[in-house]
Amino acid sequence: MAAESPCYRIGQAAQRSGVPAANIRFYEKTGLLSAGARSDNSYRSYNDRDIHQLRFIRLCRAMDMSLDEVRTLLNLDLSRKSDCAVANEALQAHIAHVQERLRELRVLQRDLVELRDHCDGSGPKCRIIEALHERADRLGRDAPMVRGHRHV
Amino acid sequence: MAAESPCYRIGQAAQRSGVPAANIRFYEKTGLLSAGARSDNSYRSYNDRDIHQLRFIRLCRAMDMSLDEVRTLLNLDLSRKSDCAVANEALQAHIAHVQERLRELRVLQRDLVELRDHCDGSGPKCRIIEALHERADRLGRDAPMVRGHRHV
DNA sequence: GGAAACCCTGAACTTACTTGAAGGTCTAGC
DNA sequence: GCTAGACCTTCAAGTAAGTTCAGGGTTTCC
Repeated sequence: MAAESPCYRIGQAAQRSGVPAANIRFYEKTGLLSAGARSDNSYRSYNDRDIHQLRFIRLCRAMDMSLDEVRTLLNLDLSRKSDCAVANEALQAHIAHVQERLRELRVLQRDLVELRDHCDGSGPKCRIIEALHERADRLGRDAPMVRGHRHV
Repeated sequence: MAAESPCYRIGQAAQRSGVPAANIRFYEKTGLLSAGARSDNSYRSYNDRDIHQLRFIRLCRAMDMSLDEVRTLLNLDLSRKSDCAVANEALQAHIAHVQERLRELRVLQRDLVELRDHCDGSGPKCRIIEALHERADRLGRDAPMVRGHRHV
């Protein structure tokens, strides 16, 4: 006797998965989630598989993957060797990306803390802003602006 | 005899500041940079002060500040105590933000590496994806989706 | 005098949502 | 039976911080 999977409305699905209702609709619209069943009143209806998939997406997002990466993972066939290789590569690329970002942030943190310790509020001018301006000047011949820097 | 500040066209300003020309126009449009002089042919014209300001913006962006934060800093008066306090607070908040993000990424990295070491490509199923799905299941009652997570 | 390299504007596209407006449905209480 | 409130629906627009494109004008160099 296989237990029937219960049905949830979008609000309940949101609660169970931890993914806000608006995001669930958004994921459906962008094809990350298949547009599934509806009940008579045209409310969306979700089952436990859907909840699982939502959690999966949430997990991947928490791991800083793009929706495109998640889409790729969701379309993989677990039992195919080639797909396993794809997963491996995706993961490896993602790790590299995270590690690069970690490196950047560590340098950044060091700089910021050093900057903070510059100013004790005593001098006639704000040493923090002064230091920033000095740094801007020293920036002269460095590598150009990095793309893909988003405010996180 | 004060040396005349030379004039640069947008491309040269881009080179000297490290900020792409398209971004310079964008900063002007959004009021981060004042819409300055134009030469006869209606080309934008920049001087050394502008280059400095562009470098300043670039530095702040590299430090992961939002354009709003940068705008705040640019509008500060170095010689006013109250403005110095503002800078201090902004910096402190920013450091906290970076440290929080560092913490998250460290956990993330640990998880990803652990995940990677899961799969040697030998089994009948991809253990990576399997592990992800297992994790999604364990996600059950955790804190909900974090907002403000951007792919960096 | 013509091609390449530069500049202009305005608008559309991007990611991953978030918010809002305008309305339909369902449940509880009176 | 009626109404208030909490749900749900759709579509549209807004967000950050750009990036890219189309369609044109300028300048420079050979």
